[in-house]
Amino acid sequence: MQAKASPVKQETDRTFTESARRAQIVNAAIEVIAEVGLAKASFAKIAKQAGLSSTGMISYHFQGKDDLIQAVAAEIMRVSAEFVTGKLAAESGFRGRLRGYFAANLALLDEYPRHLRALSTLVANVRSDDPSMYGLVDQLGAITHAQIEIFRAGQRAGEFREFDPAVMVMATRGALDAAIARAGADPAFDTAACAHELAELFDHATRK
Amino acid sequence: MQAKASPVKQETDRTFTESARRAQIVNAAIEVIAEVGLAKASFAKIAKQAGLSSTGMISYHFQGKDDLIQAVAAEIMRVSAEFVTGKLAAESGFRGRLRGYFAANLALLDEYPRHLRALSTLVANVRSDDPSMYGLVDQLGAITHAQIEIFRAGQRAGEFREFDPAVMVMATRGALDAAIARAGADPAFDTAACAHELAELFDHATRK
Amino acid sequence: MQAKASPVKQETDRTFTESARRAQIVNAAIEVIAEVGLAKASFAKIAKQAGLSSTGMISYHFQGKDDLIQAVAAEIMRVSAEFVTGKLAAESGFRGRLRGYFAANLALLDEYPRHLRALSTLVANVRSDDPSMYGLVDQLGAITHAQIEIFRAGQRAGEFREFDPAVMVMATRGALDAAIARAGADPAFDTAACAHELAELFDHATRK
Amino acid sequence: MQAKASPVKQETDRTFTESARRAQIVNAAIEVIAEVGLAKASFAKIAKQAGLSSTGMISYHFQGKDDLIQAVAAEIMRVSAEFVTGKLAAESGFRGRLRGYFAANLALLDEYPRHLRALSTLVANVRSDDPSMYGLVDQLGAITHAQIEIFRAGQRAGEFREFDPAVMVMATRGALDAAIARAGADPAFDTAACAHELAELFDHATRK
DNA sequence: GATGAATGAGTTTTCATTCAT
DNA sequence: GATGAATGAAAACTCATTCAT
Repeated sequence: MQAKASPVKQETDRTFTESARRAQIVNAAIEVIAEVGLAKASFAKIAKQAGLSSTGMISYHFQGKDDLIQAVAAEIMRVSAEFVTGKLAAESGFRGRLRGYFAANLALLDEYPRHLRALSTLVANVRSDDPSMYGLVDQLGAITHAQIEIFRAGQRAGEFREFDPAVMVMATRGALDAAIARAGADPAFDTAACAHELAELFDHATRK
Repeated sequence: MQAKASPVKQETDRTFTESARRAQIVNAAIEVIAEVGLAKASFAKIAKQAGLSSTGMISYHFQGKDDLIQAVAAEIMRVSAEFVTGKLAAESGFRGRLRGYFAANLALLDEYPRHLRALSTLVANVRSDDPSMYGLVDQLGAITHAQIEIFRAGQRAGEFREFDPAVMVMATRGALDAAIARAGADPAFDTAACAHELAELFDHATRK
Repeated sequence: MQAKASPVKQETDRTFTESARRAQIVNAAIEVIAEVGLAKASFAKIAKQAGLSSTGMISYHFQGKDDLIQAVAAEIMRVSAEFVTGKLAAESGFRGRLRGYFAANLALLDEYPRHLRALSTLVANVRSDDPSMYGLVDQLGAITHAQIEIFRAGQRAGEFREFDPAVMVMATRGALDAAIARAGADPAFDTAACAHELAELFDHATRK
Repeated sequence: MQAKASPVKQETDRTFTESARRAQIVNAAIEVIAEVGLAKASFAKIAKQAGLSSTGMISYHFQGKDDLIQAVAAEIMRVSAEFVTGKLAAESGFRGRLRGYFAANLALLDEYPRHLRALSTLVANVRSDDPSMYGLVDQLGAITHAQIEIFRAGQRAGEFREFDPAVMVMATRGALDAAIARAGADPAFDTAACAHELAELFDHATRK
């Protein structure tokens, strides 16, 4: 339970006062995880990617591997939220927002393909008994919950047919994750076309 | 069929002469990967799960970790194909087959939750430069291709509206993967209800 | 909390079914601790002393450094108890036993100088919040308690004057520890003479 | 006396121009060594105890870890000598001085328990080939020698019986070290009572 | 076939120390 | 003087793999 060796002293500050080095390491970790997967993402590879001469630097800035992974997850969520929120602001109406959701997320995939690949890799390795991922799990859970509420509101507003909103959210999330995987494997993947197709798909799936 | 199972690692023999030991190790590996993820699935944990006293036995039966993972993937695909094929045989009509597809896969999830969780974990860790996963990738690619052709045929037959079949397959696959993840995290997850909801969802999404 | 990787499976067996390798490592550790102190007794030095090619072997046989240190303490206590018990058996009468105590312990020092030096080093580094040393602390506590009872019995029998037996035991133990330190620093230290002098000293200190 | 404290590491300056920072670090090191032992007393822990934000400050003020340990030993000896000398000044007669010796040292233990615990820890880790400890060893050797001479003088004066003064000094030192260890482990340890008991013990042990 | 000890490369982590600011 | 980031060596530990029995 000892205090951490990290130069950032206050838990609450962590996300805000990220030193340049910390950010650099986190971004290197994102690249490496996206490229080789979580199992083979060693400190050695991350240090090399970050241009650091030793892995000790990583241990200096992070309490351990879990802490780094946590920071990676937080950074990806931060970047994603910022990007998607900006894109979605303009949309109005439930069906319009649904279409915009896919447009925003596939634009995000276009902009940050390795961030999303790294996130998928992390999520696929999350296990319920892994305390370092509670933050990510909670965050994703909150997003899911908010989306369920939006579908519910759309149903009450008469824009959507009756369906289980939880399953619908699950399906939209799954479709996006599958797109992320496809984009990682196929460099020719057309995100814009995919966005349009998914929007059509779920428009048909939800409308009355 | 040969008279006795041989641990000699000849590619051609492998699929046919699986010794009981090999199968035992593969099943232990499936359990462990499902439980702790790929990154933490060490030979030590797998040997323990298999009730083996040393990891040497694993190295004896498999050329290396990649070989074991490959065998794990093959076994999961074998079990899944067998299960789903049996369930799907009875269905007729394109829309009926689509509904049956979800019923079959969620029944599979009910029966083999850890197999599917392990498979998801593997797929999420596959990287394009990983030769040991080519088999799995090819197999999944073939399934995807077949499903695309079915959607295409359904469109030609006038049962489905016009959409990009590749994206539709991707979305169905993604929805199932999301269901697998949910089932792993939430023991109360209702597979039958989910199957029905997904069938409705994609019926709406594909019909004219 | 996971089960240990050590080849010895049962906690209770540990002290009895020590593999030859375990014993070899423990004895190497005793030598190294006696020679360089606890702070500088690294796995590398211990492996070298034991003639092992890597430190991995130590990790294979012991759960960690604490476990090794614990085994070291247990082995020294075992050897010491066996030696001293044998020597003390013949003595009779409280004052005779007291004299015999010093004779036995200094003969022990003659026979196992590095064992005792290592033990002193360990005891000096024991801290109350160090769970791996509870065993040693308890064992030493039990010995102390038994010795206190003997002094008390000697007082009741009229062989000893009135004094605080706890302090007397502490003083005898301290004198022996000081002798151990002297012997480590001074190769010419005469254990037999010291035994006689200490016997005289405490005979005068305790008699009526 | 120089005008300003200089961190330049000249042997001759060191003892005279201790900067406040140096003293602060030395005292923090004493606390840490007493609390966690020498093996686990890292610069990081010492810096934290001293309220310093980095370990760099320690390296700046001391040539290395050995230098710091040396300074720790010197400081403890300085404090102890000052305290004990003051207490012993009043005593007269050999037997009285012997009693006073225990009173003084247990009063010292009462006043500076962590200093003495740290010293015991250091002494127990001293090895003959450790040049940085020569100073401490020599100092302790001088004290021992002086005490031997006092016992010898007491014997010549007819106040003490015949015994080996070297062993007697060793026994008194050992008894005190054992008391220091007890005090560290048992907060309820009664130093005054112990002082009286040890005085009685060694009075009986030495008188004619 | 089976065992478990042994190996050595590789992993995370900690350490004392240095250096630019 | 003081800071804290950086370094690189060394530490403990884990891993897949090999080998004699």
